[in-house]
Amino acid sequence: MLDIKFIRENLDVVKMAATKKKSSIDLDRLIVVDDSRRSLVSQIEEERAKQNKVSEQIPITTDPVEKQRLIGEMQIVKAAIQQDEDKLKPVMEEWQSLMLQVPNVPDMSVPDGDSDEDNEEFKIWGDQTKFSFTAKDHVDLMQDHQMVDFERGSKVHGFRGYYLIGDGARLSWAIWNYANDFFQQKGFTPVLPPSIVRKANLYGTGHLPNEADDVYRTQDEDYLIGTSEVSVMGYRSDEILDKSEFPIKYLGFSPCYRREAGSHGKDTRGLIRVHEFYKLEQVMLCEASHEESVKWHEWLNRNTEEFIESLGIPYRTVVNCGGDLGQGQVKKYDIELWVPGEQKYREISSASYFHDFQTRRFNIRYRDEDGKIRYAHSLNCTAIPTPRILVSLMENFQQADESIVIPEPLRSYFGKDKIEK
RNA sequence: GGAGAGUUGGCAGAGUGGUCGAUCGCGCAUCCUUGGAAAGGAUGUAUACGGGCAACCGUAUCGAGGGUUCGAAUCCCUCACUCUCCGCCA
Repeated sequence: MLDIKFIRENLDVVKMAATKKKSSIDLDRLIVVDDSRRSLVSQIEEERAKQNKVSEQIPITTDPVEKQRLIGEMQIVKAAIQQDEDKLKPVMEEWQSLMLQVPNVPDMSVPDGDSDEDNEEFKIWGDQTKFSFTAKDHVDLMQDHQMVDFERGSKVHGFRGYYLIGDGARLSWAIWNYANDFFQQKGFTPVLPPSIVRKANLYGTGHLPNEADDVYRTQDEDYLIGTSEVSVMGYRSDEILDKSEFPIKYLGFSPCYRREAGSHGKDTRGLIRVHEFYKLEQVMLCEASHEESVKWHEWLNRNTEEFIESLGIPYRTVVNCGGDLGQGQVKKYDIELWVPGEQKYREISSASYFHDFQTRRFNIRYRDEDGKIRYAHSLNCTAIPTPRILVSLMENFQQADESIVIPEPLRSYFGKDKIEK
């Protein structure tokens, strides 16, 4: 959510932002609606002022005739207020619905572009893995080692269903435990948040209203989170934080549910795209300063890069183009891991910052050094998603003898050096 | 799922139709007192929006939304949440 005052004063900037993000919002319409909102509100306020003033007179008026006259007069004012409020109601509805669609302004450094194909690579780490034998993809590898069961997965769940079994399940636990330790050493507080949440939280993060098709809804009108960012951000909603708490670092861990509406034909094989997965997520709140946001954004992304480097998986980092940014995001980096079976880098992590876009919706504030109440800034970045990480892990570390070498830092968590038949 | 009690400012807690943005206390800030501190005393201390150079003025806000009334923290309705008891349950 942007401040309407900011939108009015920087209309050109917001229009450019909408263009860059490929948003179809009609900002001129918003200004027209806001004009009528303002004039109706000030009209109602004037009438209320009159009403309040006379209402003070009524109880101290002793003359019953005069008293009755004042009451009669106020009945007319009341009717006028009622009429104006009826006019205001549809205006407010349109105003709110438009305001919820206004995108945050992307940073100057965000490149133009329509989709993830226009993201700009700015870092490559490690060499693309070469094999002296015929390499397999993760589906074959994991099935060979009885680590995954897609047939029974779709029997029970349906399309995109899967079971992780045996070493598949053990390796997942090893990754969670290692990542949990790794990121806690960076100063994060671990959080197990709710994964069923009220609608307001998805509006808070900016997943609603624009991504409604991609979230699961329950018969009680609650929603399943697609990332723990949603419920971890909601954790401190409506609070006035103490500045001394900053920067607040939470490491959320939760199941993540995504309908993947609109991508039915994509990535139908394997563990790249599933409806249900698990993710450790870095979530931060810091003071309302662009410099702080930028600093922590780089830091969050670097944390995940370091984690990937510790596993020894080749990756690249891209800066996302305008068309690939979420509504509230100012800037985003994606980390993509090398997937030999596809001869492509595939996204494993997203690091974003939002300025006060989310905190305004969540009403997360703090008192600054002057005692002024301000909205905090928020950021988040994937720590590690499973099972998607298994795709690169299995494919990059497969050996000629069909075994899979386990990266060194995972071995003590996993209990073995390699996966063999 | 059933029954009951609640939700008021940073915290605690009064207030059952007008003089209530809201008693008192704690906390916090400033000042007095002191060699300095404690104790004690005085004063001040919500947020948003609109107007004004400003002092300040207006409007709204007592869980949320609606209603009754000239006027609602207070009465009525709906919803959410918290607590207690019963039922069910991993």
